[in-house]
This record gives sequence, C-alpha cells and structure tokens, in this order.
Amino acid sequence: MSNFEAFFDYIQEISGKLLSEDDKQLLMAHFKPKKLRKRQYFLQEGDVCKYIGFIVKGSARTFTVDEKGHENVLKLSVENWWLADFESFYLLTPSRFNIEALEDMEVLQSTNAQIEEFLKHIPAFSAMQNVISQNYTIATQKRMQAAFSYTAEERYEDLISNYPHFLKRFPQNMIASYLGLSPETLSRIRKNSFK
Amino acid sequence: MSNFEAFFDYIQEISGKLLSEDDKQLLMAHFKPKKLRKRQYFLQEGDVCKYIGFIVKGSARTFTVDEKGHENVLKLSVENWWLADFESFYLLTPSRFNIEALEDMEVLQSTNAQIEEFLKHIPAFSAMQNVISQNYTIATQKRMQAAFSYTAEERYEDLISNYPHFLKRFPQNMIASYLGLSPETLSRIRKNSFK
DNA sequence: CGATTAACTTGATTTAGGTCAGGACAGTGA
DNA sequence: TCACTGTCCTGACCTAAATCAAGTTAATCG
Repeated sequence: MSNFEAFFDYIQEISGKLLSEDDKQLLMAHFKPKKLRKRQYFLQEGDVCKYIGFIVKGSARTFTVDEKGHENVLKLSVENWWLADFESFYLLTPSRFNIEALEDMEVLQSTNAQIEEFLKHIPAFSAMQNVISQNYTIATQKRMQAAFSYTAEERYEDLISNYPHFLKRFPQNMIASYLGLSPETLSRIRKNSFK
Repeated sequence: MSNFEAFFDYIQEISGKLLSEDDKQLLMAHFKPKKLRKRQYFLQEGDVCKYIGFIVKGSARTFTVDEKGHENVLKLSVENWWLADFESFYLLTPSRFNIEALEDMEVLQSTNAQIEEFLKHIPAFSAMQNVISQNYTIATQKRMQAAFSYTAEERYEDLISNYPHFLKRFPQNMIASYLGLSPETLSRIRKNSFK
C-alpha cells in the first residue's frame, strides 16, 4: 500500500536506519489508515487525544478558542508531520486544542500504548523519535524567540524564508493567526512589502 | 560526593529506574563538577555550546541580545534543570544565546559525545531522556499558547500559579523579560493586582 | 450558472504595552 | 563614610497592532 511506503521511507530517512520486513509488518498491523475530509476534526477540545497521526497527504491546523470566541492557530501541519496534542496524548488529559483538516487528508494513526511497543521493538522507530524530539526542541526554541523578540513584520519575513510553501498552501488568515496577528495586520504588511 | 548524590536521585526519580554501581561510576567519570560565580557565563553568544550542564545549585538565565542592545530572557533555570542551547549542542553550530549565572552555581557538565554513551549504556539515563523530552514538549506547547493568546496580565498570573518560587528568587526585571514585558509594565500589573 | 459564503483589502479609531524621564531606595565597595 | 550601581516605582507620551466597519474579490455548492 502506497500510504505505507511513504511512511516507511520517512522513518528510514529521518532515523538513518533500515526497517526489517518484520518491522514493517508490525507497523502495518497497528497504524490504521484514516481519511479526513476538509473541515473534519482530528481532535476536538475537551476530548482526550487517543491517537497520534502521521500525515500522508493533506494539511491541518491546531488551534484554541478563547472566551471571546477568538481562534488561535498554534500549528500548521503538512505531509510527513505528526498530528497530536502531546500533552493530552501522553497524560490522557482532556485537550485544550482542536485539530482540524484544512484539506482532505490521509493519516496513519496509532495509540500511545502501541507507540510504546514500536519504541521497544523497532530500533529505527526509537531512533526516529530521538531525532524528531531534537528537531522539535530546536524549532520550538526558535519559535519562542521569534514570538517574543520579533516584530510582526520580522515574524512574517521569517516565515517566508523558513516555510515559503505555507504561503501558497494556507489561507492568509490562518497564516496571520499562526503568526499571532490579525488578518488585517498581515494584509497591510504584505501590501507594504511589495513596494 | 554530595553533588552526585542529588544528581543520582534526580535521575532515578524521573526515570523510575535504578542506577547500578557501574552506572554511577560511569556518570562520575564523565560529568565534571564546575563552579560558576554570579554573573559568570556558562555560554556566550557566538560560541558552540560544547557542554550540557545539570544544575546542582544556583540559577541561570538564557537570553539573547538584539541589534538595539535589548536583552531578551527566554529561560530561567534552577536546581535539577538542564542548561544548554540544544540547537548549538546537537548541531555544533554557534549559539545565538547567552547563558549567565544569576547566583553562584554548581553544575555537573558533560559533552554531546559522552551523553550518547550514557544513553547507550545506562537504561535509567535514556528513560530519563524520554521523560524529559515529553515534559519539555508539553511545557513548550503551553508556553507557546500563553505567548500568543494571553495578555500580559494573564501571562503573569500563569507564572504565579506555575512557578511561584520564581517571584522570590529572580529580580523583577528578569521576570518581566521572561514574560516578554518591559519592567515598567510588570510593575504596573503588580500594582493593579494588589487592589 | 447564479447565489452564498468565505477570504482579502482598506480606512478610521482604540488600546495594550513600550519608551522616555525622574526619583526613591537598597546593597556594595573604595 | 559617601559615591556608585542596580532595582523598582510612577507619570507623560508614543506607537504597533487590534478592533470596528464597509466594500471587493474569490471560492463553493446547489
């Protein structure tokens, strides 16, 4: 199944290790393919995030809704990224986040208990986890710094240079929210940066 | 050496596993105790972060300096926390951060290469790493959300409830910077929250 | 296809928080 | 002892970005 081929490639590439036939069988047995239509929710606020998903195709946003009904995008995710509220997933607490498909999606999903098994039995899988957690640590450190010490404009420039494809792929108001800006402000920044 | 006792306790507690005598010997052989005086730097911007440090005693701040000479505190660290710019530490790139002792400190430090060895040979150590990276992921997710969707006042309330001891331990201008505020603003928030 | 809804732009106004400036108290050190 | 430096407070002013409002363009769907 082509879904899994992309997934296997990803694991092998990022971990720098090969998956055996047994490894692949184990993964195929416990990662369930799931389709989500645009606007469908992978996770709803208040629910426990029972599944972690690997995005084979499509994109999603992770967001909160505050008391005034204002939506706040924390994360935009595309192919070869993982989808979960890790706090809820690890601790089994109700999530404060929503995760919603922005395009039709194909996801491979599994549970916390099964992930533990993969980590125990598949060397490439646990190597992958280490690399991901390193990357995540680094990326978050950068994003925190940007959030606090950059202006709106600098954050936008930063996004352009780090994730240029986001601009084509996501509506501008999502990008604005992801940058912590109102849609109006982003529109004005873009207008000014043209001249 | 009492330094190491606290360190061993920490590893065993957080990992849920015991350290053997051999494990302890290995750790003692490759974690070097180091003293830092108040104001001394553990890491300077531009240098590669060759060491990771475990704080046995004292506290530190991780900060950047922007073009205008404005300091920006990203992290405040106390006993039983780790000290490093992980991007620089993992990738061996020059760091954009400074790490400075805010009090006299005792640190146990080691290198990236040695950490790899510990992970390979000491089960409690790699279990610890997994727990830490989970906790870190969760904490960062929260902090990101706070940074983007909370007001100055809410961020301060949040700090009070999560890290009340920070308020006694760190000067107010450090706290302000950590919260992404000017010292004046924090002062005013405190004034208002008294009545 | 036209009808509705969603996405983007632009202007006018407001506001949270920053910046600048002055002063009150420590704590430290020659 | 008294300057010196760092920390905190308070007031006056300013500015980046949010909010409100209205209009335009682009997507979506029956």
